[in-house]
Amino acid sequence: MARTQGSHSDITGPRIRRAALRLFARQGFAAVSMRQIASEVGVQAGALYNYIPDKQTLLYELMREHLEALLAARAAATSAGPAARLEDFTRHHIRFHIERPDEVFIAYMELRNLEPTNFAEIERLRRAYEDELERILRDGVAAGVFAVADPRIATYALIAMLTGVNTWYRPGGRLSLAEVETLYWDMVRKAVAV
Amino acid sequence: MARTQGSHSDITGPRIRRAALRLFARQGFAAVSMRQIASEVGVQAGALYNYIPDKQTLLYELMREHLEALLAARAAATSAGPAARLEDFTRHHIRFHIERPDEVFIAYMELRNLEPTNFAEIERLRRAYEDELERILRDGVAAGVFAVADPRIATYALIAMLTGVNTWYRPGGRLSLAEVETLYWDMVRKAVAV
DNA sequence: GTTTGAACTGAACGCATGTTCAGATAAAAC
DNA sequence: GTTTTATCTGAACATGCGTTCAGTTCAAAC
Repeated sequence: MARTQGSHSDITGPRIRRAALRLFARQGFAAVSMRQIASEVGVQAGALYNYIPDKQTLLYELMREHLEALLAARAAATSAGPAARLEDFTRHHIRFHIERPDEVFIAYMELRNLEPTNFAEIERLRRAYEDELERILRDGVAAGVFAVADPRIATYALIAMLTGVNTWYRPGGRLSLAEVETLYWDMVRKAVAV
Repeated sequence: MARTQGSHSDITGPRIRRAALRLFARQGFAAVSMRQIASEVGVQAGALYNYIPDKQTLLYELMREHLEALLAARAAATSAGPAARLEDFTRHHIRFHIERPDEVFIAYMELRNLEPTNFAEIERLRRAYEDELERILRDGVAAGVFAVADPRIATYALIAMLTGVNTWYRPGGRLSLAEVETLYWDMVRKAVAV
């Protein structure tokens, strides 16, 4: 065996998740077969079941890992005032999402393929992320530096706007990532300005 | 036979498209079977092929009809100045999309299930819609009433923000459609303000 | 009352699906 | 050198897929 404690290879598991991620993003969860994933990894389909209980759980784990990484990265933020926190949130959101196009695509498009229990957990994580932006907006309104009529709706609006970058941005295009960040921050800043 | 000229029932064709629309939106194109659609309509699967050439074309037609309706509705706009045109675009976009949640969902999520020729045509229609907003922004910048650093990026950003309404809005919720329109118009207006 | 033809059924086609599992393999453990 | 066990194969299972088509039905046309 490979190790004295635990089970399964430390390498094959991540290789399966990476292959599944790529294929789910390109073809959609329902259109990808276990045999396709196995072929990408270089094994027969049956071997996948040494690492995952079933296809549905594989999808769920990919989504959960993505959202937990997103929340963990935010927990490291240290900016002080509402304006600085909002700029930090904006730039970080764009950078984090641009670096993980496949994860983002799956996390938005394959929600309907989750069974209710898994769906509820993914929604909980997403709501926690939204709550952080709403907190920033409310603090800014209370401090008199933002004018936002409905912080919850503004949260939805801003996150949708920022995540939209993923639909058109391509590395090596007309704009650098830093330029994109600045363009979006400019719009965010003005949209919530007093 | 049903009629002296033409072919096929005038009723069954739309019924098939309506059933397919509902099912594609709820389960995804790949996860819906022709037998499921047929069952919804009340016929056997084979009968569908009197009305559509294949499953792929059914999807394409649904998308094309949706985008052509979107463009046709915009062609009726008559506002004068850039600010009035932008408000009109904003309110109309929200209203049109909220009224057609299934069509919008499909048109955004199932692009990868189109074969290249069909995909190109759908992209062409979407680009035409985006071009109208970009035209408004450019005219506003030229007239000195908008401050937009990059009109193309701002177009993507605003459309993503507005379309995002569909992910959270539910009829009978906390806000009326008119209130939602006004909240979003407020953010759009400020985001492009000088 | 016969002809016509659109509309539909029901079975069939070959192929793919997620998942299971007995058995083979090979490397680590002792 | 034997035992242990993580890992994988390859076949099988029942089920479902999109699509085709010969044959049936039945209302309109003449």
